[in-house]
Order: sequence, then C-alpha cells, then structure tokens
Amino acid sequence: MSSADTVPVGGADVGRRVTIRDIADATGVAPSTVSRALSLPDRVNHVTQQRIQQAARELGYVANSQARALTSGRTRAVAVLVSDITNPFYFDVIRGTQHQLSAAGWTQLLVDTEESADAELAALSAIATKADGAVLTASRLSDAQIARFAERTPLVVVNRRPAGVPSVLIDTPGGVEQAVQHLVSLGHRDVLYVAGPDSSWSNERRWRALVRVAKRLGVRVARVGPHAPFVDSGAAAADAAVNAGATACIAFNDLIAIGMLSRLRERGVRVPEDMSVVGCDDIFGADFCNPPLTTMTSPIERAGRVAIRMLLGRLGAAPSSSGDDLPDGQTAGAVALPTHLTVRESTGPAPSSPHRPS
Amino acid sequence: MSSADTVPVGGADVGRRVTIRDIADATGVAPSTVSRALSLPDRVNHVTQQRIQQAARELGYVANSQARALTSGRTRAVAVLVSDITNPFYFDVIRGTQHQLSAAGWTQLLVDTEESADAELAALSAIATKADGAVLTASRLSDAQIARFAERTPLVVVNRRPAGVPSVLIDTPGGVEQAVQHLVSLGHRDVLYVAGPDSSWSNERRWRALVRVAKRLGVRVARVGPHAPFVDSGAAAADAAVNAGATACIAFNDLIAIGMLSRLRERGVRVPEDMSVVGCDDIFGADFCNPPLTTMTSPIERAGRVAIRMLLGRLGAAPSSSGDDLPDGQTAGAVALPTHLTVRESTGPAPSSPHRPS
DNA sequence: TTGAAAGCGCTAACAG
DNA sequence: CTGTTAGCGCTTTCAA
Repeated sequence: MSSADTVPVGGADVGRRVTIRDIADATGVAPSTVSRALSLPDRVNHVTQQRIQQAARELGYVANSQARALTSGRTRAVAVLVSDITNPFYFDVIRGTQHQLSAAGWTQLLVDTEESADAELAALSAIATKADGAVLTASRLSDAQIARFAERTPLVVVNRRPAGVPSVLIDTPGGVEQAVQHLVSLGHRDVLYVAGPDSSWSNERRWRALVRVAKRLGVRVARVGPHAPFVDSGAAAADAAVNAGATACIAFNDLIAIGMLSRLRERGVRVPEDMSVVGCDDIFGADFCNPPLTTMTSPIERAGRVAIRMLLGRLGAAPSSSGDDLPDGQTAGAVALPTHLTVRESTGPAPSSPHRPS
Repeated sequence: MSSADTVPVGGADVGRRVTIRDIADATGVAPSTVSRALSLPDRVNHVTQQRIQQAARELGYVANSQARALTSGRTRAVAVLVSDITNPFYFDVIRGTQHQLSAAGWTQLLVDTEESADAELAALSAIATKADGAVLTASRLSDAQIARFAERTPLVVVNRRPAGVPSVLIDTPGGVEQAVQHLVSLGHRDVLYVAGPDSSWSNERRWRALVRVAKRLGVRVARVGPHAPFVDSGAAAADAAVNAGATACIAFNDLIAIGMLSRLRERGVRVPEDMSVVGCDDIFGADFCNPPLTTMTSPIERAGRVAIRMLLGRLGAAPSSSGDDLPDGQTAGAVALPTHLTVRESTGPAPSSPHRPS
C-alpha cells in the first residue's frame, strides 16, 4: 500500500501535479494550513506563511481551479455571450471584457449563441457552474427570461434594459439626434432609416429616436428593411434606398452602411453627392472604407469594460483600478455611455433634386 | 440532522441546485447509477435509464462541470491563446475555434497574452486544470518551451513549427510566390518588403520566401521595418517605402498595408499608378478599403477550425462531422493550408520611372 | 494559530 | 446491471 507501489516504473513521479498535500508534507504542516496560507494569508502565522509560500514556489504549485470552485462555489470566471461572433461589433466588446477581466486575474468564457434563444438558454444554465456571472450582449431572450436568470446568476446586460438587471446602454438615440441635426444642417429634409433585424432591441430604439427627432426638426422619415447586420446585406439595402428616392440614409449599423457604399458605387450613385450615408457604431473599417463613413461612434470597448466592472463589483471582486469608466462604482441600474457623431466623407449637402432610380 | 433542518426558513429549497443525488432519491436508485445513466447510457438498463433521464429533465438537472472535471480529469474546455486580441487576424481564428468547439459541445477559454511571453507561460500553467488542451496562435515562446509544455498539456500551434508539436501552418510563403509573380507580370522588377515585428515567426518566413522567389525570378528585393502590426504603423511604413523609391511593396500584413494606403493617398502617391501594394491575410476590411487591397487570402478561420479538430482528435473527442477540413483525420505533424492571391485594385503596372520622394 | 474531519458533486473501481 | 465505497483537491467548520 505504500505510495511507491503506484509510482510509474520510471521511478520519478512525473505525471502528478503538485497539490497542497505535497506542500504540507514538505513543510510539516497540515493541508488546511497550506490552504489558508495561500488563500487567507493573514489568518496564518507570518513565519509559517512565508515558509509555505516558499515551498509552493519551489514545488511549482498551481492551484486546481476546479477543486477550488467545487468547495468555494466561486470560479473566478465570467461568461460573455455574443449573438454572432462574426460581427465586428462584438470584437470590440470582447476586447473590453477580456481586458478588464485579465486585469483582475479572471478568466473569460466566450460563448457564441448564434442568434438562437435556445442556445442562449442552454449556455446560461450550463454556465451556472462554469462561471460566477455572465455578460449578455444583444440577448435574444425576453426581458422576463433575462430577469429570471438574473435571480440565480449575476448578470449584466449590454444594450437591453430588463427591470432589475444592471445594464450598460450605448446611447445611440443620442447619436441619432446628432446625425439628423448634421443632415439637416447640410440641407436634407428627408431621411431614410435602413433598419436592422427586427429581433434587435437597439434597432427599434434607434428608429423611435429617429421618429422623435425628425418630428421635432420637421424632417420626413421613411424606413426600409429589415436587413441582416452583414456587409453583404448592404447591397439590397442600397437598392431599396435608391428605389425609395432617398438622398440621406441612416443605417442600423456600419456593416450595412459599408455594404451600401460598395453597392452604390457599383450603381454609379455618388456618395455623398447623390446620397449621404450615416452608419452606426464606428467599427473597425469605418474610417478606411470608401468613402470613409460618417457614423455614430460608440464606446463599444468601453461598454465591455464597464459591464465587467459592474459584474465584478456585484461579485464582490473589486476591479484593480477604479479608473473613471464607472461613475462612483455603480453596480446596479443602467449606465448610459454617450455616443458622438464622427463626420467623414460619406455625408454631404443635399442634392438640389433627389436622385432618381436608374 | 435531517436535511430539512438546513432548509431556509422560506420552506422551499430554492437556492440549491439539483444534483445526481436528488435524482437518485427521486428514482430510487444509487447516485452512481444516475451518473452512469447520464454519462454512459449503454451501461445501464434501458428502462431505468429512461426513467432517470426523465427525472433529470423534470428536475432541471444540469451537471456540475467542476465536479465532473475534478474526478474525470477532463474539463471539455480548451484555451485559445492569442497574442493581441486587438488584431483582426485573430478574430477570424477565434471564429474558427469557437465554431468548431461549440459544434462539439466544448467550451472556449479565450486568453490574450498581450505579446508577453511571461503572460503566456502563466496562462499555460494556469490552464492545466481549466482546460484539456490549448491552441497557441503566434506564440512568443521558444520552440523548446512550447515543446516542453506540450509534454504535459495537449497543444496545437498555429503558424509555428516546434518539433513534435502538431501545428497548423498557413502557407503564406506560397502566397508570396504568387504575389511576386503577379507583380512581375505587371512589369515590376523591384519589390520592397515591409516587415512586421521581429518577434514574429511568420515575418521571417515570408521574408525568406520572398528572397528565394525573387532570386529565381530575377527580381531585386529590399526590406524596410520592422513595423508593428497595426493600421497606424502603416503611415511610417508608407513613408519608408516612398523614401526607398519603391514601386511595389509586399506588406507583412493587411493592417500595415491598409495603413499605407491611407498615408499614400495623403501624400498624393497614387495606388497603384505610382505604387503597387500587396497585403497579407485578407482580413475583414481588405475588400472595402480604398483602393481595395490585393492580398494573399489566408484561410484563417479554417486554420482555427483545423487546429481544434486536431486538438480534439488528440484528446479522443472525435469532432462531430469529419468534414473535409482535415485530410484523413490527421492529428499530428504539420498541416499546411494553402493561400491564394486575391487581386484587387491596389496593384497595377509598374510606372515607367519609379516614383521619387516628394 | 493550527489540525482534524467533513464534505463540495461527481466518477470509477470493485463487488455482488 | 446496479449498489457500495473511495476518493479528485480544495475549503471550511470545529476543536484544541
């Protein structure tokens, strides 16, 4: 029964990882003392504490996070759910979450729900033991569903506002107002909204903001769509816009706007001479497409960072630096992040007479 | 000691998650039988198996992955390390890995090593208990270090070739050959290589390929750099290229190339009339920048998928579909993925006399 | 301040 | 085919 019996023929105990028990044996204390010395250093005599940490270092000890999670219930990991990992918008979000998490020494589980509410539900329940909380970006669940999950798993949502669940909002309605004012100042009196997917909360929000602002400024609005949020959808969107005789468009997002730009060029519609195009988000590429896209610059990465900070705050893991991202350590309610219009070459004065279908 | 004593005052046992023990109690079998029925269904009487699964469903059972990992030693998670999550190149890799992993029901841990070998080492040892294996993209470690880790943790590397470690190579050298031939066919006789970071394995590989091909085709080559792989680095790169009197450039990657395009326009250097520019990778944006970029299209996402398939293969978790990505289920050695040149508007005939510094 | 002991939820021999 | 029995590595009472 001696442990030597179970040692591989090679002799050296190569395969096994170092455990707190090994450290205990090496230092002559009990495993529980090692555990304390490593996780709650103040609860242990300073000298033995040093001795233990020393031994841990020498033996190359690395805590088994599974075991730790099993007893403590905390994983030090958070799940970030995105609806389509293909969408550059999420790259910026992920950047932000990843950055803030790694700064705190936490792990990020990235989950692509592929636009499916079922996949999202499944992920959310699987997560319960894998992560201490989750960030939902562009959830396809109902507010009620989100709220119900939030009772069991700490959640922060981005661009959604279910009652009682902390959320990070990107203030695109504010951006829409700036965009319309910009177009008005260029002489436009008609604005076409190129809608995104019906399932998108932001889409409705932007449209309503547009209607509101337009009324106030005496601008006529129309709407085409829905269009899927891909560059490729931009072609159909551009055709629809031309067909509607539009001279100024605000697109649901930059992907669609960039796709429109290409299609309009193909069709010989000049931007901005014949048609102004405004995008939304200012994703990677918006500044170097042709022509460079006027768009509502969203602090996307910051939204990711703020979401993690709120989440870690709720989890009692105060993020390292308090920075200035999150006003007074807010961890509940909704945080709205301002958007601003970045004017580039895709907008210009309204043509004297609207462009006619070719 | 009855469990009722520990139930919250509310009465209902709201907070606790369902465990196999609950299912065992509900169905009158032993916990181990429940475990079997759920993980190895064939090892259990079909009727009781059904009964157990039924009960599991009704009670809303979700396995605790931590506990499972602790006993089985398998986490059903893999870590994907990227050196800079900011780089769009990795977005495509992550897309591929994420897709292949979720298809297999596995979890992806995303780790950004931020170009630091230390961070990479730390992540790699932390991973040991968090994941069953890892994919290293653009590792900053030495071949020896990688090989040593590979002895303990199943690893697949992308764009590296340490002996004995399975790797996925994107055949950019092949792409370089096509690029040079294309430039030659346009009349160019001088090609400038705009180098990426010295720490990049691919960078040296591309340069050597260029030298080799150039010699064979009687083309003169020169080199400027190193340049960091960011769009912003393109400005300095463009200035260096103009200063060198170049009429044709091959850039380390599309980020630099796209940045060059902007700067060249600013400086009044026409592309491709005055200077041809070829990028590498064909990242998001290469097709809609101005002018659209001729580039070596790399199957980046596929590289991610293949890496995961090799890894899962080694881990004994055969990926769902055998597809055609991975020739005959190869899980060792190196897989080279072909690259092809995608010609867009950033390349054209050599000017009769080289552009001179302005 | 430290040690002993009891699990966390699950899997994996080993009997029966 | 199924139940019993040990743990996986760690945390956490409870005593000493």
